[in-house]
Amino acid sequence: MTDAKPRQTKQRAAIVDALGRGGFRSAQDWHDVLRHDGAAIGLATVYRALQALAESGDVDAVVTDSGETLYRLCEAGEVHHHHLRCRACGAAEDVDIPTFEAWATSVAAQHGYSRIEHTVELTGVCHQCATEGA
Amino acid sequence: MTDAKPRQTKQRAAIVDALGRGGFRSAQDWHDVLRHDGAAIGLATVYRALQALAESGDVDAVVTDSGETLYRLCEAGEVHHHHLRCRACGAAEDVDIPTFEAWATSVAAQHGYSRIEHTVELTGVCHQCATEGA
DNA sequence: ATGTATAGTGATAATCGTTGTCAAATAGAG
DNA sequence: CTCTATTTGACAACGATTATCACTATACAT
Repeated sequence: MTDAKPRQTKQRAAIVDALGRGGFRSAQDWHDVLRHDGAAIGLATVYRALQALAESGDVDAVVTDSGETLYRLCEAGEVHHHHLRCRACGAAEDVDIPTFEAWATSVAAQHGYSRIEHTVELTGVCHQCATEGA
Repeated sequence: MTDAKPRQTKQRAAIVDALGRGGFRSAQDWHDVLRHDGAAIGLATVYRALQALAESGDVDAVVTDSGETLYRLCEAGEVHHHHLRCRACGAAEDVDIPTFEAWATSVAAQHGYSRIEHTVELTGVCHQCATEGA
């Protein structure tokens, strides 16, 4: 189990840098952002980096109803939490659910399940988008 | 808003019938099930029917991490609830989270969000699968 | 600093789930 | 039964993601 640590490359740095501006975006959107910033970077590289970062816990990844995966930088060392995302503008707030983790584990145990994982996604329309239209 | 009601066809009936045996499965899996049952039905039809049923609330649809959509028959008139699914065998239990709905609404309100929707998915490994392997 | 093994990159092809297309089949009204 | 709008189904098209593979650049030893 000698999982090699990733090398430090210009591309990785550029990606993390772009991620720094926040927000949930798809891999392809981040790629566009990087290109606009003048970075010469391949789409495949963005996918790979984002995946690696998600795996190492440095970014949050959520799957939308349409099957797209959205990524967002996750502050290092943060405790597990969930997101409240605006369906209109994509803004996202962090929220945490005090008793949820414990509840999930206990309910799962009652059903004989182990190795529990959970996904909690809240979406809505933020105040600004709500007052603007639709 | 004259949403035409769907016609009653053999295919729809066969699909609902197959759904009747329970379990979360992808559209393609349901299609396989139907073919094994001897039904001559097209894949596109299964997709369409499943989508329509999901929209009308007759089936639950969840999107997996890999972007696949899984469908399961949802008892009519049931109150909103969530699922605990086995990652190994696909079995699913219904669970409900007493205070979650209220909590979600209040947290969202605190952030100024409206028209809240939420997704809660619990996955684990059921007792049987846990003792058998992996 | 220089060489070298190796991991990273990126253009492109391949994959996979899903949706669109359109001629043929069929449910349901009259 | 007849007619017409829906539905069907084989297949093409699509979009997001992943695999391929020759090429490049990093990290480390010399």
